[in-house]
Amino acid sequence: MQQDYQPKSIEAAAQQHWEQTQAFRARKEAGKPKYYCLSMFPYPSGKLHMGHVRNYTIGDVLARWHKMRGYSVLQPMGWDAFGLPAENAAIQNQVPPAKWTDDNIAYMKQQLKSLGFAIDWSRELATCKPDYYKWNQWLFLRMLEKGIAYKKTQVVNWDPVDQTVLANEQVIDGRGWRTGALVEKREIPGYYLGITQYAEELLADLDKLPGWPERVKTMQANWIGKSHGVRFAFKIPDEVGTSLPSPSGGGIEGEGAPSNKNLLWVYTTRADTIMGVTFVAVAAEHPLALYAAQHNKAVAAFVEKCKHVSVMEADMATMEKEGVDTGLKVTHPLTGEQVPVWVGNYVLMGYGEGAVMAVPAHDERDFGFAKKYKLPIKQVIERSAQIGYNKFSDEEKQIFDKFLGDDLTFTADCWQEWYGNKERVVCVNSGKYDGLNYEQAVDAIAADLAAKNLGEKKVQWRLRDWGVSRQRYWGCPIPIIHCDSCGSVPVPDDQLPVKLPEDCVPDGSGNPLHKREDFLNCTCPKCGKPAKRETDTMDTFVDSSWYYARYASGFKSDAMVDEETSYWMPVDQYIGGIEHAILHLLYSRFWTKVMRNLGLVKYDEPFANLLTQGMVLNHIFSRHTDKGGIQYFAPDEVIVERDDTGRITTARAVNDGSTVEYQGIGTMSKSKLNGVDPQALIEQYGADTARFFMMFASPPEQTLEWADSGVEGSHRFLKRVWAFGNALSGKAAGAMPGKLPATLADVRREIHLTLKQANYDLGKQQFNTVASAGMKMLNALEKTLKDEGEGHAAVAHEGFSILLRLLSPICPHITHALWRELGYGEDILTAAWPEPLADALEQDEVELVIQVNGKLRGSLRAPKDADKATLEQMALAHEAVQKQLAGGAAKKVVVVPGRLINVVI
RNA sequence: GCCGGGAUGGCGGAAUUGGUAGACGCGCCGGACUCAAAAUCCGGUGCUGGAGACAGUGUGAGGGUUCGAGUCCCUCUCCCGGCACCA
Repeated sequence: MQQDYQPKSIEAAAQQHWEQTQAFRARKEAGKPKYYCLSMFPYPSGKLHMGHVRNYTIGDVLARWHKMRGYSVLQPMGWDAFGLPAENAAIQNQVPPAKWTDDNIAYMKQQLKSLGFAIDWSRELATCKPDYYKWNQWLFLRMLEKGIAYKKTQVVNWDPVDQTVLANEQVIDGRGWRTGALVEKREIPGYYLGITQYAEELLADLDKLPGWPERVKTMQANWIGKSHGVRFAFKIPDEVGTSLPSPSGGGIEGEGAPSNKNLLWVYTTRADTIMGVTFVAVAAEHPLALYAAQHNKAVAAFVEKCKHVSVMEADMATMEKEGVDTGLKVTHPLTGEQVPVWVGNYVLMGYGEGAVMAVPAHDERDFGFAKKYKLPIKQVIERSAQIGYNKFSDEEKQIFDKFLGDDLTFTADCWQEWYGNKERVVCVNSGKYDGLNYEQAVDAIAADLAAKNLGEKKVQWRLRDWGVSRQRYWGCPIPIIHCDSCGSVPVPDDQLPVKLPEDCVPDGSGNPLHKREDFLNCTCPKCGKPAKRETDTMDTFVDSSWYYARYASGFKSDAMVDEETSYWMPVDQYIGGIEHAILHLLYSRFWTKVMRNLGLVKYDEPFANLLTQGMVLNHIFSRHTDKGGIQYFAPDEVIVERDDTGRITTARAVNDGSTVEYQGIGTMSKSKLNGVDPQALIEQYGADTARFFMMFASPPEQTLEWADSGVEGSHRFLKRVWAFGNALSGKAAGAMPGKLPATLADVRREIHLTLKQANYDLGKQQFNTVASAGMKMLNALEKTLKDEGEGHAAVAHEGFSILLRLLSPICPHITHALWRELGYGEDILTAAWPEPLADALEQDEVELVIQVNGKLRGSLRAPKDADKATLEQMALAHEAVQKQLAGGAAKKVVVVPGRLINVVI
């Protein structure tokens, strides 16, 4: 046995053992429950980062823990291998993306292996391989047949840096999710997947996911965005209606044109205010706006302006509300009044009908607009009974009754009162609807509209269909052939996969597939004439929408998934970053439901439990440069000075001693130079230390603050574990005596008590306290080696074997080695998970806390089975209680057996 | 604005779900070993007062329930995350 702890050789030996025994091959095992543990697969960017290490360690702890508890475990790994970084790297280094990707995979795989993860590598997959993406294409064709996939030309989000279209989900604050570039709008044809057809189910089934974090479910629910309202129409004069142009483009993934040209459809959630409509506002892209633009120069100019100004989604929210009168009038469906139509820059073409009814008295935006353009304002609801209207000043009341002058102000509080309380308002000035509350008014109004065939209640969704066409090379080809005579023709199944040429070297000027004649040219499957292939590739989120099901199946070449999938799926525990709360997780849920409806799988939801791990943070140091820029310093390039309390006060650069500002902590990032390379960590301390620190520093869902001293502390602990094993290895355990000396009984009790708590914490997935339980056990165990009492070796061996097993999911290598060295068994993986023993927990005397009026005043030891009356007497006799009583009597005594006695005086 | 989650020593974080607040670790202080340093080991460490036993005080702020509140209820402040001209 090694004298000192040398992780390198220990870890290599353990990993070799696992490889030889094929320890992590997932198999159906009769009589065992299954456990499918999955971490989000990485993009092969080059090397692992700390986020990966944290993610996969969490997964590995769960997988190993379940394995030892008798589960049949599947923990696979693969590569999300299509995507833009490969193309960018290709442009920079003049290598084909395929080569770059394969090299990265090879390196990162070796890194993962060196961390000792219990992965079944026989199920490894990479999404850029034809045997995988063939099934993307195959399912896409099925969706095409079912009308779930379809083609349309629309205004889309365009990322000018990546030169591709982005789906709505992939635009964050008006910027591309990957590049951070400001997104532009472009009108481009592309393929869409009808995720909106599944909106209702995607929302409802969130309730079937009790194992998901609440916030992820809320984010998805918000994104799907269900709202209840009324869709209704204003009549457009016949001469206008018949000459309306078809909508060009429309909004992003919008719902297209109104069905009847003589009707102007709008959607509202506040139908109770319909009698207060004083104008209608339409989006600049709305057919009515385009029609008006043909006849009115001012409208034309405004429409043109909107096209160019509203490029950035981020600015939309803060933009000044502007508009222009079209001069057109439409007829109110209930009052028959003529209502002016305005074009408003605040109306979104992509949501609802691209047109809204405007009720300035009860909507803040409409109010601002009406005030600006001096449009009439008509009050039609009142906060119920006396508390509403009368609360406002005379000046404020005027607002609802007449035209507004510029001098009038309207306070924000006022809006709160009126707009925020739709449940507590009643209709006024609304004819037959007067006195009805919100619900009654909506029902009555919807019924009246329906009777005239001019409207009905409608559920509206925020979710849009998923645009999957990407104008990029390194992705899964969309299996379509364009024929001059037949149009867009699906590639027949027997011609799948449409293979992506792997030897292209992109030069940065568009999609290199356009120059690949051998890829482009083909024959039309319908008529046999020469035709061209589609060069767009699929969004890479398609690739990751079903990989978990492929892992779980037998990798058949003639089927997307097979029978085995039903055995392993759904994933019992999915682990990944919160950044995928909407994108990947929503797409995967949708894809699963499509596969289910096609009869491919039987489950409704792919991920039964979800753990979103926190990010890894580190200190940030920077200083302003002379030129006004910011220069960052890596944490190991600065020397930190602290005050008496340990707070960082100043920092100096190592190289020249100049002052550097401490910016606090933030996520590890390349630009801020505060990343820590896992490889360096593994080389210096070993994988077990890295794993232990990751688990110990913070609970999995929380952010983890990097601390070199913490890593050293973890390493110190493992060295102590090794040293203890060393000291114990020569000692025979001997039999456990029936009756241990008190000090040893206490140690043994502490071990089992700690184990009990640790097992509870594992169930909560709170691994930081499991790691600390290991430390506690060692602290207790170290006492046994100084104790010569009868049975001290027995207690030490029993305790150490518990400690090793408890720690093995976190530090599999050192525990593997010690388990063998001490002769506890051949393989710790096959050892039974430790459970606390009742006889170890038992004690003759218990310590009870004594409180007076809830304040701690002392403690006493009492026989474990002492009854309440005895305990009460003992407490009252206690000197601390006597002192507090000062001769008086206790009012009441509360006895909590096994815990405390509270004397009330 | 709406939704979700937080706030505990110098720091990361515990608290058996209403029962000894601060486990475990880091840092710091003291000691042992050493010519010395590192490493290692031992002891101490919420704050205030006291040499000390001990006393007071203490989980963002204020109130409430309770024998007893970090934990439950009400009001408020601040922080983090998501969504947002969605009609």
